Amino acid sequence: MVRTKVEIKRIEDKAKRHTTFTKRRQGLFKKTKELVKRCDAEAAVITFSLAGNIFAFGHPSVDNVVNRYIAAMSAPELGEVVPVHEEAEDAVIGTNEDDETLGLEVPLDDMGMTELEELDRTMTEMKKKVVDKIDGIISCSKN
Amino acid sequence: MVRTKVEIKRIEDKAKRHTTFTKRRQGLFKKTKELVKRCDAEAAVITFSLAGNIFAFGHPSVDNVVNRYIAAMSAPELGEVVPVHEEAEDAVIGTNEDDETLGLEVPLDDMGMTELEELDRTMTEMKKKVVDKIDGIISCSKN
DNA sequence: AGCGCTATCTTTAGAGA
DNA sequence: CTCTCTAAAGATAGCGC
Repeated sequence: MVRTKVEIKRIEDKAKRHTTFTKRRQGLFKKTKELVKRCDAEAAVITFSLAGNIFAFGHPSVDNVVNRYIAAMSAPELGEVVPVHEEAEDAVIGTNEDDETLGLEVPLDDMGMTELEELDRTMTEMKKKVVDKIDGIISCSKN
Repeated sequence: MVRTKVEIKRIEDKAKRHTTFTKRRQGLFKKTKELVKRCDAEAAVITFSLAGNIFAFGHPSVDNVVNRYIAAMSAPELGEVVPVHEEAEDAVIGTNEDDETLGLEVPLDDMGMTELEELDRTMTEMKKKVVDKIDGIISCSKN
């Protein structure tokens, strides 16, 4: 957006699109860092380029935020349907933090890495189905 | 950052901090939308305010991006250690897309919502442990 | 709490190296 | 591909309402 007011629409030229993607991704990460620093919040940004490359940034870590998000999404038993809006309506999660990581003991140490990976894929698939079920309840803007 | 160049550090005043959080979160979501539109990419932003409120935005959906992220992170069997950097070095995931959602059939339909939720919590906990193991391999900037 | 304003800082498209 | 430069568009802190 400079010399001419750029339209916010898909860039057709592949090279240009990638250049813009790189620039804007860096800007997005910077903004996220500033938000985290100035507001003492937790945040994560995950991006996939069309080429399939993954870029992520998060504080305290991407995984931490993602896990917290998943926990919040998949915890309707807390008695609170969590609305997630792009425009950010107030979504109180109640006592979610306490519940996030119970001292659940699963026989994880008895498994090797191969089994872990297989289990992980199974979990990912199931998680997807669970999330799909919940998807109908919460409203989540796509654009 | 206006009249005087603002320092990017924690805002001590609670009300001010929340105001800034709201404004910058909106800006972050806008930037994400523009990135998605202009570069035809997939992206998700997840933020937690100090109060514990969750705000998320994603295209095609937050869950879609999160699941793809988890799949990429927990799929070292693809033979590629995926570096995730805040400064976004090229991280090729190989043929990841194909592997993302296999036609895995788990007995999910036989379960009720209560069981689903319990299973979900168990999965979340295990996922955390798996991710922690992988955490030592990949480098993921925290700030 | 939220919205409008706006001076001033930041981001970035486009071009060049 | 990566880097720099630059001017125009965009974001936003501090206000007032």
